[in-house]
Amino acid sequence: MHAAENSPLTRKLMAFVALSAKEVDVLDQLHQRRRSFVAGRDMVHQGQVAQAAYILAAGWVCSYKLQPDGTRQIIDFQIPGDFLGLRSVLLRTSDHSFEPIVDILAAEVPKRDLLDAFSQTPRLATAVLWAASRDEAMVVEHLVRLGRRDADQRVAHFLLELASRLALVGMGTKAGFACPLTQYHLADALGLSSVHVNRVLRKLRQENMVTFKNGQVRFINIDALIKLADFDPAYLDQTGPLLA
Amino acid sequence: MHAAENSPLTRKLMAFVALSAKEVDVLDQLHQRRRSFVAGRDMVHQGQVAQAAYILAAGWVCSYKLQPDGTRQIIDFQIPGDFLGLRSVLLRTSDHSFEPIVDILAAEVPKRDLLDAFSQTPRLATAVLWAASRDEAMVVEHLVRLGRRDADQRVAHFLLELASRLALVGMGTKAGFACPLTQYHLADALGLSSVHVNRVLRKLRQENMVTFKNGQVRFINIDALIKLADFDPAYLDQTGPLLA
DNA sequence: CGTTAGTTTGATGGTCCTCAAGCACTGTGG
DNA sequence: CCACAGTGCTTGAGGACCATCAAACTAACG
Repeated sequence: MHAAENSPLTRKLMAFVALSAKEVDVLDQLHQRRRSFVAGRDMVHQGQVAQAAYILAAGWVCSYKLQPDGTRQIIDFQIPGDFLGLRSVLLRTSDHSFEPIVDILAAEVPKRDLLDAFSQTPRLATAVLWAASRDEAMVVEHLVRLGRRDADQRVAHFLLELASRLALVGMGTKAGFACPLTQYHLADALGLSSVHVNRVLRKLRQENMVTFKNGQVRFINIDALIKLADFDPAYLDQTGPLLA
Repeated sequence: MHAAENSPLTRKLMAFVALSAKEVDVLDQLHQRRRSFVAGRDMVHQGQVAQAAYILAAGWVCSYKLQPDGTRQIIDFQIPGDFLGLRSVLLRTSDHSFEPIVDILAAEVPKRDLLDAFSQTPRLATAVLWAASRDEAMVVEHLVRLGRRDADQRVAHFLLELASRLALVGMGTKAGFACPLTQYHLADALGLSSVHVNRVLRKLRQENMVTFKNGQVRFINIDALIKLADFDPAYLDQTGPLLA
């Protein structure tokens, strides 16, 4: 019936609460204003004031902070079904930038529309706040990853997190997923040099755990990878063991 | 007139918006249920469901996550005027633990009281959300600190952030501040070994930048420290240059 | 006055960075 | 059809940074 019933955001939220037909409709309404952005050109700059959020419909985005010395730290990646700039709408100006990794498609959601939707259907508000809270838990886990894990574990843990997130929107399985990231992206996210990321990937490949090639991540021995990374998906708050 | 007019939280929020007498009163009401906790014993455990938040009145707390291998990563420190578990009340269960660093005094704020206060005075809600948003910006900056700075810069940047935060509640100046943290705390927060933290502190002392001794941080040459750390306090969203 | 928590220093080695160079693939223009 | 430039991947060599292990020292406290 609705094409948007299969929208990534709907899929994701449905994994958390069973939305009624009306709630799904309201969610569909939010997807009206389609916009596209080209890869590589920032959508939002550090310090910019935002009066709208976006729901990512297709493609990948990363949010990052630039350092005075020119290096950058990627805070998080957004995949289909994720919000962009939700916090800067609900709260205040964003202090980091958003860059599309590939050409993307996103629905622009004006602040007012979002708040209207929330007041119409409180359960939807709860679901969206759940998603925001989950995003924050991911940032915290990322912080732990940088502070307390070595390079092998960081890469392994990161790939497993991505797989879990993608599984939730039907874009990944325990066998693998399509991944448009370069090794530079991994390096900037994981606090490593791209040279070292390359070596880690080689090692994981040689040990028959996972391959990262031609935009495709394939898990060969996911249990070994989970063990190596000490990966516990509890923080993702996904009820079903999506990769099991 | 009110003792609580000088409460750290009130001071902090007043730096963001000028609260009316009525709003300050409502804020005071939230400070009713005083509770104390002893140093070292967790207030909240990972995964615990919280039906109340706390406003820290005196003392320091840290929030952390334990790893399966026994190491821990400190996510953030809370100082007087900070909320504890605000998100787990507004959203869902907390996925990290809170440990008082010294004996502390905190006001318990039941979920209902908080929401009532918000509906009575929307400006107060805005102010509290500002504080929550600022906390999140600090976590993001912490992530950048771990991902893209070396040990010297991490320590320097961390001490400068603390000084700025403390200045906002009248507990620090550009000359220094009282600091109950051990070098182990710094190590667990900054992703370093305590041995190396010690060496970094020695270096910063020998270079006449800052001393960390007997629970007291003293800035000798704060400009050199700021330069070393590339410290830009914009993310703290404090209008006045509090350390200038 | 022994115990404990925290600090300090030395020695050694592993992890990961930096510099450097080469390779593979893709798209572009002559 | 072929240079070519651009982007991303790959590998080697050398060294900086920081962890780990070990031990001594200080201060506080019962």
